[in-house]
This record gives sequence, C-alpha cells and structure tokens, in this order.
Amino acid sequence: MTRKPQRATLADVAREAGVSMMTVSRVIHGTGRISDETRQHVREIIEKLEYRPNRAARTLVTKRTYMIGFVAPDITNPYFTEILQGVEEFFWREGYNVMLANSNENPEREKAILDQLESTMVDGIIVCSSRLSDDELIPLIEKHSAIVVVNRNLPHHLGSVVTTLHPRGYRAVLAAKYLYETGRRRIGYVNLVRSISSVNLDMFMQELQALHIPVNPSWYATCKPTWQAGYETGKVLLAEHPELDAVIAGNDLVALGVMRAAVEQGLRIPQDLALIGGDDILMASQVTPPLTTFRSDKYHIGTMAAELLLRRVEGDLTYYEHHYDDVLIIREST
Amino acid sequence: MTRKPQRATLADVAREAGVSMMTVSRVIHGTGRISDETRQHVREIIEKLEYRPNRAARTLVTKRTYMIGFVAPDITNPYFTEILQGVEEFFWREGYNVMLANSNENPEREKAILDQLESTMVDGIIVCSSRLSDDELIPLIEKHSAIVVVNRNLPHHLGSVVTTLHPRGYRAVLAAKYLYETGRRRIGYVNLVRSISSVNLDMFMQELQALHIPVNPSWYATCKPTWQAGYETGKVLLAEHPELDAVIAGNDLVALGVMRAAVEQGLRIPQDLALIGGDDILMASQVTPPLTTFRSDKYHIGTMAAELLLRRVEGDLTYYEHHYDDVLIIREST
DNA sequence: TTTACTAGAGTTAGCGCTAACTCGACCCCA
DNA sequence: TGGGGTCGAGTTAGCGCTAACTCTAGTAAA
Repeated sequence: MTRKPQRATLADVAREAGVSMMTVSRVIHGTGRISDETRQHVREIIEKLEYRPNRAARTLVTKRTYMIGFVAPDITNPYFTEILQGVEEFFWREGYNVMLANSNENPEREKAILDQLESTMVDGIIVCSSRLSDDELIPLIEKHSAIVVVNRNLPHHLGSVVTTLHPRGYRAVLAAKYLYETGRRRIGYVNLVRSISSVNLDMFMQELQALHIPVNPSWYATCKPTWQAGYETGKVLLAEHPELDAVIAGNDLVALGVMRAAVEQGLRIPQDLALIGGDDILMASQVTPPLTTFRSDKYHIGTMAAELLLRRVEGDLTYYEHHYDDVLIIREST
Repeated sequence: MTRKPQRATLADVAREAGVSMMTVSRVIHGTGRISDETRQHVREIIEKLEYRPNRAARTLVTKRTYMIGFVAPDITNPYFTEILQGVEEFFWREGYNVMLANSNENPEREKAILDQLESTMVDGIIVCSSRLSDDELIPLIEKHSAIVVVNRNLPHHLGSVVTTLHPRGYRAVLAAKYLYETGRRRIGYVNLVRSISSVNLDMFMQELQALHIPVNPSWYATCKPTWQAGYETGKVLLAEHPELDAVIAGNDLVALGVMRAAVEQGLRIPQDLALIGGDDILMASQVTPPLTTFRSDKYHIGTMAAELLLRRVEGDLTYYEHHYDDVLIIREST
C-alpha cells in the first residue's frame, strides 16, 4: 500500500478553529449563515492546515462524483481527440473531471466499459460514435441516468444527442453526387465498419440509382476507421478495381490511407483518382494534394455534448438534440 | 439533482442471502474462508440484485481510488494522444481508470491541475512534458506519493522518470550536425516554449560552435508546440531570414507548420530549405515531402510510464528511470 | 478428557463528510 | 410583555463499505 500523506480532515479544521464541523462545511460551500468573523477565521485555519475535502466522503453522502465518463472508439484519432478537448475544457470550467475510456475499436471492450461504468463512478457519460448496434448499446445505457451520445440516435427518454445535420449515411450520397457532377463515373466507397449494416449500404445504392449514378456492390468495402486499415483496404480495392476513378471514405484517416495506397500504385490524385474524406482533421489539409472532406467543428461538438450532458446531470432530463453542420470542403483531391 | 437508479447495497445482498455483510464482501474479494455453498449462493444473489460495489464507500475506507491522473499539455497533439493510449490500455488491464487533465499549453492551468489533483481523487499521476520550470513543478508534486514524469528529470525521491536516451536538448544538436554534414550552413531552430531557458539555447550554440557550425542567435525562435504556432513563427522567421537553408523544430507539429509557411513563401523543400521535426507523428510521414524526424515509440512510452507508476502506487517507492530511443529517421525533407 | 486448532462465519467500529433538524440569543412589533 | 422572526451556529444520524477482532462448532492431537 502506498504511503499517503496524512491529510487534515474536516474534524481537524473544526477542532483547530474551535467551531463545529458543519460550520467549516458551510464556509467551504458558501452556504448557510456564517458571520464574517467566523468565516475569516475558518478560512485561515483551512489555509494553515492545507485542508482539502475528501472526495470519496463527499460522494458517499451526496451521490455526486463530479466525474464524467468519455467513451470513444479510438483516442488516437484526431476527430475524437478534438471532441474530447471540447468536453474536457467545458467540464473543467464547471468543476467536473473527465474519465477516459477508450474502446480501441473493439466492440467487446466498449460493452465492458459501458457495463462497468457505474453510477458510483461517474455522474454522466458521453458516448462517441459507438461501434455497437442499437440492440447492444441500448440495454447498456438504460441504467445510466445521464447520457449523451454523439453521432447516433437514441430513444428520446434515454439521453440527448449530437449528430450531423445530414441524416446518417446521407453524407456519402452527397459526396457521390458531387463526384458525379465533376465527371466521375466509377465511384468506390470505403465505409466504416459499424455502418456495415446493410441498411446503410442499401440506402446508399438506392440513392445513387435514383440519381442515375452507376452502382456496383463490389466497389464498396468496409474497414476499421484507422489510417492503417484504410491503407490496406485501399490497396486491395484499387488493385482489384483499377476502373475506379473516385473513392469516398468514411473518415479522413481512412481516406488518407487510401490516398497513400493509391500513390503507391502510381495513381495520380486527382487526375486518376478523386478522393473524399469525412471529418476534416488537420492532416487532411496538409497532405498533397489536400483532401476534399466534410467540415466538422469537433471542438464545438465536444462542448455541445458536454453542455447537454451537464443539463441531464443537473436533473433536467429533457431530450435535446444538437445538429452540427458538415459542409463539403472542396480541396484538390477532387 | 439527478434521479439515480436505486442500486442494491452490500446490506441488501447480505439480507437477501441471509448472511452477514462481511461474508458478501469476502465473496466479492475472494478473501477469507467461505464454503463453496455459501459463495455460490451469495454470487447468485449478487447477480439477481445486479449489485455493484459503491466505489466511494470503498475508497473512503481503503484510501484507494483506482483512478490515475494523466496530465498533458495538449491532448490534441498526436504525440500525447498515443502516450495516453498506452497509459490507458495498461491501466485498464490492471483495473484502474484514467482521469484526464489537459493544461492546454497553459502553465497556470497546469499548476491549478496539479494543485487540485488530490490524493483523494487519484492514486497516482503521470505528468507529460510539463511546461513548468523545476521551481514551479517540484513543490506541486511533492505532496503526491505516486508520480511519474515523462520528458523531464526529477529528484529521485519524488518519482520515477521516462525520458529520451539523448540528454535533453541534445537532439537539436544531433539534427544540426546531420544538416551540416548534408551541406546546410545557415540552420534555424524553432524551439518549444518551455525550453526557452537560455541554458538550453546556450548549450545548443556552444555545441554548434564546437562543431564549427555557424551560429546566429537571430536564427533561433521559440513558439508554442502547436501547428498553428509553428506556421506563424515559420512565416516570420523565414521572411526575416531568407538566408536560412534549414530549420530544426522542437516537434513535428511545429515543423509541419513551418513547412506550410515555407511552401507559401515559394520555397522548395528540401532544395531551398531542409526541415527536421521531433517525434514522428503519423502526419509527418504522410505530407509531401515526408518529414525527417526523430522516431519515438509513443505507445511504449505510455505503457512504460504506466508500469513505473503502478509500482509506486503499489508501494514500491524505488526510483526507476526508463529511457526510450529516438533515432533520426531520414526522409525527404532533408 | 482436555487442549488446541481450524473452518466458517458474525460483530464492532469507524472512514470523512453533509442533510436536516435543533437551539439560544437578539430584535421588532402589537 | 409575550409572540414570532432572524441570525449564527451546534447536534444527530447516517452514506456503503472494510479492517480487525470475536465467536462457535467440529476435529485432531496429547
């Protein structure tokens, strides 16, 4: 066991100041009626003894931990990192701390996290881009009172929601439409693994057909949302389908992986292959050629999610939804 | 206040199972002597009531939170993100959670974090690349029993340490030497803000002089370790000193910012300007031209720091230090 | 038969804090 | 002169858990 420095307790402060514990507690919280004189005196003793409240004791009686859980599939992905930054910043100002749980793109791990994150550990949870199906996710979050999910819809009584302005999956259709308009005819699509739900792909294909854009199921692949996975999927897809003249990717990291694969196969971008990504991370604008992608203000997504969560934590269980705009930013990869 | 789902307590389980609370506690911890029959029965009741231990109550008596604090200057910087990933992964396996504190490159904020991070909140702390001076940092961490710092040295009794193999600041000298050998003669240096300590820069200049590499104080600038700051510092530095034929940056993000500034000023890399970064983030290898930089296995730094911290948390207060190798990876920016 | 141990529990006493109630002194107004 | 309000505290009773000690019946050794 660790040697813990012997900290002063409320009782120590009370004794030293010659008042009751409640008086000290009231001074700390600024509640109740305390004379200026007493308040001043207690403050001096607190200072002198370097008293700090014991979080666990406080939590035990108030049932509040002032800790927020942030669950994301990959904290190495700049997209989530910037959201996290927004969340952390917001909650820091509000006196909450953020506990991080990284599922590492592993659905089982995500389940374990959600299962173990007890109400005695956190006051609320933000779940980003869950890789679980609704059937898996919903039972796991039902027991939590304060939940906000990002990039996912939820039955309204379970928690608030932050999503894109465009209905899910529709972004890829927009991208395809733009590519078609700029003359591309054989458009590949590397989808992120969770969206493998055929519903999504079916929708995508139907929409394309409605727009008279050529459709071919073998042009569509799925992969994990990492650069490495994008690179490997890109290599295979481009080798097997040299006819492709454009690829849409589920996010920037994957798009950039595909870009690397394309370059290695001697393809010129955008002449031979156009590329569209998904969330406008810094790297997207700095590669050559810069990547066309959908803008998303990730920091703002984070602060919005945090704000909606705070409302729930503070007892306002109204359902709120916030939609962030994601316009297509056209750069030189298309 | 939030509606918290009414959770079963130890007492509920004990009553329902017809045993004492201690028996239930023993079953949970696998300690003490319990008959197989009782154990089985208690487990069933736990399952049935969906009992989960109350963390705060446990912490209050054991003084252990099973929470680790991770303090970094910028969680948006992939360098720290990957370290964090290593830390989180390691501690997750060990049954600890990680609390995140982002100082946002703001020394005052870092101080506030370290001051508020009480032993009643975390069992130990990892401090990455602190932007504080030793004089500021040391008093703040003295009160914590379990500390590991990354990229900083520490009096041995205060905590363990993970640093580069090369003495601090020496990396820039290595980079300069390499640049000189490849024919560069007017070498700029964009240092990170904390290292502004003139000691560091003096050392750098002395070493260069010893190697007969031209030295000029006005070629050296400092900036915050972000892409944006690197970009802006680069713009100014390159405009004022068109004679520069190489720039060394404190980290990759800054180097890439300088690269962008150089490209905008019409400089060709590496023909007109050679560039060296600092920590080999993914983006460094994906820009054109790929950036020469120092390799660092960030995930491994994270797991090593976590391992050293766990030892301290578990009561082994021996001083350990781990040095990670950082070799120069030569790419096309030089 | 007594002693002595062991397996398998139970009992007691807090950890440090706060919610909710209580209490005395003082003042104001009818 | 007594009823009621306010100020500035204090008292009581836990929150849910675990460390450390106690207790009892059964068994083995002397």
